[in-house]
Amino acid sequence: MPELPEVETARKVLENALDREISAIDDTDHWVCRPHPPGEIAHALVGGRLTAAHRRGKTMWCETDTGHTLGVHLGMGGRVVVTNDQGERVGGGPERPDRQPRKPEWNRFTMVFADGGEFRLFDKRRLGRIRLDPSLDGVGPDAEHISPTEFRARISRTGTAAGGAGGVGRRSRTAVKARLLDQSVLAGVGNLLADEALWRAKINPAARADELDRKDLDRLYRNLEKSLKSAIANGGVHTGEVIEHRHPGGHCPRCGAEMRHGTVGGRSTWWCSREQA
DNA sequence: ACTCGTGTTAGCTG
DNA sequence: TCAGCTAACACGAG
Repeated sequence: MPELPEVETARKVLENALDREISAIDDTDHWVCRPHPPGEIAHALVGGRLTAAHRRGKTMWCETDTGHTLGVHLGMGGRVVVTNDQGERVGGGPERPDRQPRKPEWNRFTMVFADGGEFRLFDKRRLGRIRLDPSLDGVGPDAEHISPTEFRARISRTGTAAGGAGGVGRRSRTAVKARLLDQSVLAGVGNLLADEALWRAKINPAARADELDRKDLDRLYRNLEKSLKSAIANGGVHTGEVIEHRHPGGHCPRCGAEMRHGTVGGRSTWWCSREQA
């Protein structure tokens, strides 16, 4: 589930874990906690406190008073749960009835607080990640806060060795959707959000990034921001206007033409056969 | 039984 | 050296 809007929700949940003494940590899931051997994260953080919860794109990290930071990534389906001293969930609103149950065996990381509450990462597929002192070098500017000028530059131009991810190098011949999905170009856009923004902007996902003109790029920017705001306000990217039509036999909710399906940038992609031809 | 997937990344290729 | 693609990761859902 998680793209930028869902991760922002998770970050707010994580704020309920701040300023509480850490009394124990279960970091024994070697896959989710890689490359740290079991006990390493616990050794670094037990006795300290989390002091702030940050997010850039889909990457979250907590500051602590131990000299370390704690990186939290939800992967494809991770969920953050924080409980109070009564064991009750805090933050994140009421449980959604349609949501999958959180089986205990999907709990991949547990931080126990001295007050009896916990912070846990649930992730059935184990594609999420908990990491000590993560580097943010490969993470581009947050999609929600990037300026239109920087957006145009980074989508249509590659980076250089010195410049990092994008915006200052050669024209990028790759598909515009692949640029949107590249977290070093722009952080936070996932597969569904990319399809939604491109559909709203009426741009073919496979169009070469460097062949979009300024008008196209500005329209894409505006529609990406609208898609993001709408997803944050409505509770997730799955609430996008075109998302429910991403299936065989689906039709464009604007013009009624058939939706087409293919692979762009290595990901399953749906677009309107008429408006995004 | 078999394929796919709302994400990331190591490793390969040109 | 670097942009860009693919497989791998793990496991439930269709």
